[in-house]
Amino acid sequence: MIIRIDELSDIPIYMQIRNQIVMGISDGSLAPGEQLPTVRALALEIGINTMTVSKSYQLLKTEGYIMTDRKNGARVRTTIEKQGSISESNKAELKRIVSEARLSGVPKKEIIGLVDGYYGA
Amino acid sequence: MIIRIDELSDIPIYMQIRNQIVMGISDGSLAPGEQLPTVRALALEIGINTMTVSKSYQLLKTEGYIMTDRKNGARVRTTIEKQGSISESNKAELKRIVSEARLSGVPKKEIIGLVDGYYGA
DNA sequence: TATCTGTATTAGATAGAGTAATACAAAAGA
DNA sequence: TCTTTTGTATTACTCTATCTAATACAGATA
Repeated sequence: MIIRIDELSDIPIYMQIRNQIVMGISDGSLAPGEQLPTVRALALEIGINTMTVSKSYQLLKTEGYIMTDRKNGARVRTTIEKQGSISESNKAELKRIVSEARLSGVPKKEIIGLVDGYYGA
Repeated sequence: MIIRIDELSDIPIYMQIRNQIVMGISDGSLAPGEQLPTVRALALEIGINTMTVSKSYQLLKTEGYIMTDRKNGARVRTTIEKQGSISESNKAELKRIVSEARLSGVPKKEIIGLVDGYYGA
């Protein structure tokens, strides 16, 4: 899986990495149990510091998306805990996005179409 | 319209103000042409610096949501330019949110239901 | 033994956010 | 004319988050 960093984005690098891995797990680019690149390999590939990647992995570990240990490196968890609900902050973000889209004249159907595509089958 | 600031949020105050005004315009809490509180009044009410509110208004003005002048203060624009499309950053955010919701076991219908509610009639 | 893994530590640089104290131009009202 | 109110500009300062850098460590592997 290829991680791409947007230097101009105001989203922190460690967060961009985290987000892309989460989305990769969701859309199947990263299979359950699949091994992630080592912190050093990914840091070298992207051209950033090792600790920045480590921070991403720690976050993903805390959130229950991956497992890390000194033996196997980092891997996607085979079973991810399902909260069953959307976080309040994500609801607020969703509302903001929908509001902006609506004011921009984007039809409701178009937004729902995007959600449908991102969610998948 | 009441602006509420979450001190614990990692979203900057000026951005929280901006977001709530945008959402207020979208859901009708703020009518076209309606006058917004003055920067000093809002700053006093929230308990923050005047320039922070001014920064929010400048951003909203740049984005075409409101108009400001020394005569009338700040007002919601009567006609907001419609881009007709969703920004790339909002698409990325939407994908992240949908991915997280999906991995949390949230049904697609539930997300669409939220979008439907936020968008309104 | 040498090499790989994630991680901890300490330090420093940089940028963004927010505050504070003033000040200004323009318009409105007394 | 004088005062008030409007948004805004300026300058300086503090605080925090992010990222980098250079090491080092424990544990596992070949």
